[in-house]
Amino acid sequence: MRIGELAARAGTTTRTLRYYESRGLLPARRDGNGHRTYDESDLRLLRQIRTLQDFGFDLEETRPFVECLRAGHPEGDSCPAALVVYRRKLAELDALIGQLTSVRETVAGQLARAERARDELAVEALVPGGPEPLCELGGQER
Amino acid sequence: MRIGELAARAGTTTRTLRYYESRGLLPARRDGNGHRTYDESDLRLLRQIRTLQDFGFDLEETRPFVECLRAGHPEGDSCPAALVVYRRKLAELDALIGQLTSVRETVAGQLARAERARDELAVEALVPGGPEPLCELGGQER
DNA sequence: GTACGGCTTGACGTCGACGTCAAGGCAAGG
DNA sequence: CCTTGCCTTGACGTCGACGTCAAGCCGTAC
Repeated sequence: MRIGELAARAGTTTRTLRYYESRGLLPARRDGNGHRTYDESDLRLLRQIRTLQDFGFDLEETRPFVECLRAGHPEGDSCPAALVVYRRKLAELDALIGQLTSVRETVAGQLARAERARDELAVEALVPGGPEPLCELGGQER
Repeated sequence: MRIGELAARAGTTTRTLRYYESRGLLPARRDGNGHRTYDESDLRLLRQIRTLQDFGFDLEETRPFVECLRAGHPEGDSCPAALVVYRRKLAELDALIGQLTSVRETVAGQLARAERARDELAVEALVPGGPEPLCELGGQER
């Protein structure tokens, strides 16, 4: 199979495959015309890469999985180096989720506070002789 | 105050301040020498920008907050446009946290499965006449 | 013959928020 | 006078994973 077909079957692009090859991740054989040639096992390697990429793994982090598959293992994650990557990524995810959750709470709190302040201003605006609004504080959306 | 002092007081760099100015976010007056000049209110604007940046807001997303402060509001988030950004960011955070959590669970499951498989292989390796390991499956860390 | 689709390599563009380097001005201190 | 330090503008570099364009080859279909 040539590069276009492999790309289509993996749901990616030829540019991506050439990029992987340039990084030494997915080398290709060549036919008489100099065209890249792939087989079904390359498709499996590529699918492994793509899956990990979708999970947010860096390209370099997929290398142990690919090498594991290429070494003959039916699963890319059965080698120690892949397990190490799994564990590290798990820790990164936990840290990131924790940070994002913390930020989420902070932003939610700020939003609530700002909305309260806005509502109080709106009430004051109803009081005759109250302070003038400093800018347009009417519309909510858009 | 000049650019170096402002940067130091905000815990950032002069390059960052020039960048913000180039984006029209934090314009500066000039003194007789052509040097940028800032005052305390600029420090407040800058702190608002930096806080939001630390929360993961894009630079452009901080603009409504800065304009709100510059319009005379004591809080940068009291204007509708800022509230809109807050709500949008909250939704983004929720979506992202959800995705990451889902990925986290998937990766954790894969790791557990791979570790089980490795342990089973290790057990088989103890059986005399068992299959040869396909690669080095001994060390766990490093 | 020629148009077309697929392939090749090479190389520049993208995005965001700056980092880093170069060349030069201006004031204070020794 | 010279160094030091802070400032100026301009411009190129960074990072990751490709996108996009250019020029050209090859085989097949019309």
